Amino acid sequence: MPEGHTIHRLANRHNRVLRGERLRASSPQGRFTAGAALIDGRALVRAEGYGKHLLYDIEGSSTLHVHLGLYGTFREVVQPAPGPVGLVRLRWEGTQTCHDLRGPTACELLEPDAVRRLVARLGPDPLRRDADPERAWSALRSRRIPIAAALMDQSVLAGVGNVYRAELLFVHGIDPFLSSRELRRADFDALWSSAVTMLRAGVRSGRIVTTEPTDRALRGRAVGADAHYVYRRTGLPCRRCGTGVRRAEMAGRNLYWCPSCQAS
DNA sequence: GGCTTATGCGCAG
DNA sequence: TGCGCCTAAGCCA
Repeated sequence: MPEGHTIHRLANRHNRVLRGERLRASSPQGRFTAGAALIDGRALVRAEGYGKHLLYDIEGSSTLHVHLGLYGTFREVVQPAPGPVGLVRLRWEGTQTCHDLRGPTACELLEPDAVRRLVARLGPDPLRRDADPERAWSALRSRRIPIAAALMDQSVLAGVGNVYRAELLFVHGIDPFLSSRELRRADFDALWSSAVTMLRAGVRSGRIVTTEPTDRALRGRAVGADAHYVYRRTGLPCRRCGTGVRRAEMAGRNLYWCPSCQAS
C-alpha cells in the first residue's frame, strides 16, 4: 500500500482514465466541500507522483495535493457508481470511472508557491526520471543517524517506506544501525540502484515483492510474508542463512533485519 | 463478527 | 517520545 510505488501507480492510472476530462468533484464526507467545489467541472491536466505525494494539475485552479498517510486509499469503480459508502473525503468522477478517496492525511488545494516548498523539502525520488541520487548521497554524508532511519527520511530519499527500507538493507547486507555517514559509496550506489528496481516492480504489480523466486519457500507466486526477506518476519529463519530475523523499534517504527547477514 | 496491526507523518510537549 | 488520525487487511472464533 502507500509507499512510493502506490503513489506513482495511482498517478499513472489517473492520467490514463481521468486526464483531459472535465471531472465532477464532491466531498460526501464534508471535510473537503469547499475545495471540491473549486475543482468541480474542471479538467485534470496531469497527475504526478513525488515521493509519497500526489499532485494534480487542475485546469484554471490550484494544485490538488493528496497524501495517503498510513490509512488513505483511492478506490476506483466503473460508472454509474453507487452512492458513496463510509467517509469519502473526495469523490472524483469522469464519464467512465469514479474515484473515492478515503482517510488521507492530506487532501488540499495548494498555490504554486506551496507546491514548490513541498517539493523542495523532498529528497530525490527513485521513481522519477529527474531524480538526482547525488542529493541523497550528500544528505546521508551530512547526517549522523542510523542508515535505517535515514532511508525513511523523506528529505533524504522520497518514496521509500518501512517495507522497502528493510528489504533494501537486507539485500545489500547493510547493518541498519550503521551511521549514515559511514555508508560506503559502493553500497550507496547499490542501494539506489535497487531502490529504482524494487519501486518500479512495485508500480507494475501494485504490491511489494522483493524476494527472488529462488529465495522463496514456495516456487512461483509470492504469497504474504513470502514476498519479503525480513519485513514482518520476526523470529522466522532468514531466507539466506537461517538466523532468526530480529525486530526493534526505531523512531517509532518497526525495523526488521537479519543480525547475521547484516552485521558490520 | 471482532480484534489487532499497519506500508506515514505532523504536532504537542 | 508519544499521540492522533480513522481505513482495511489479516487473523481468530
